[in-house]
Amino acid sequence: MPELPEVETVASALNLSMSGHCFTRIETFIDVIRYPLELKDRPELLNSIILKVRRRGRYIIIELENLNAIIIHLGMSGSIRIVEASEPRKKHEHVLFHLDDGMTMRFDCPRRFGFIKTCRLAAPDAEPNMLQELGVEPLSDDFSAKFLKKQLENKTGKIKNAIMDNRIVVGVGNIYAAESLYMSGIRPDRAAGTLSLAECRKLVDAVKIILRKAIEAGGTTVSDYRQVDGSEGKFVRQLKVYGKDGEQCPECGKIISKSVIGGRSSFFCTKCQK
DNA sequence: AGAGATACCTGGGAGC
DNA sequence: TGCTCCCAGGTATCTC
Repeated sequence: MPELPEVETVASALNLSMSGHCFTRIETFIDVIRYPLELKDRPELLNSIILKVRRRGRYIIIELENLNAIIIHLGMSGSIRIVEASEPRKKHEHVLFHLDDGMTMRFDCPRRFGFIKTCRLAAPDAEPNMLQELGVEPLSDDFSAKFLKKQLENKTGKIKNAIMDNRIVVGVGNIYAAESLYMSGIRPDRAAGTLSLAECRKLVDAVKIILRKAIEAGGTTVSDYRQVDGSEGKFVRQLKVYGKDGEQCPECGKIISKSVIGGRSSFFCTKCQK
């Protein structure tokens, strides 16, 4: 399932293969994914050079020279492939973006949790309006212990929900939240406001370490996620607690617990995490 | 206002 | 084997 490392992997691969090219035709095979697709009769999206493909949070931004942008979210099961136009369309490839070099960028989304939107950019490299509410990038210096402590002040909600809240910090999903909290020794159900500055530092460091490792491994393939070349992400082998309920904690041997927090399964060690 | 619950969707796995 | 049921996930929207 695509979290930040997966989206990073996909966006940089798309940037490499599509920059300098342009879309010549967009074919849609469905009208609504999560939201209605707004890609029909949009000549402004065609024949304008693709300046770059970048990532913000879990959003992929395809920036065109004419300052139009296509924003793609992979949802939980979305993937993007670049293949020759002649290749037969797969069942869930809902949108085909034809490129001027005979290739197609294909948006595959079996569970239809993903979406594609378009917008105008105020300037090259500008933040799209719809993404301005997003929090800081976890791998940037903006995501610091001091920053996190400030954000968590007086919060009574659970810390796991807080670090998955993309208005605070983007790109930390259920898997990496579980792993980061385990690494930093903090229970996912702790009230966010009770974390000390030292604990915030441990958590911030853990998030950065986990995300960097996951990017190196090409993401985490639990079920659907694939890299642009179709291969699996290898971070799944490094998971310590996610999906490991009933197994022993790799540190202390205690059985890993599972509970539902914020409507999502959460995994933690009651001995190592306080 | 802040926090929690829920809808959205479908493939895959578990259980019978 | 084949059926049904439940679960996974991020985001928007609703309710309390």
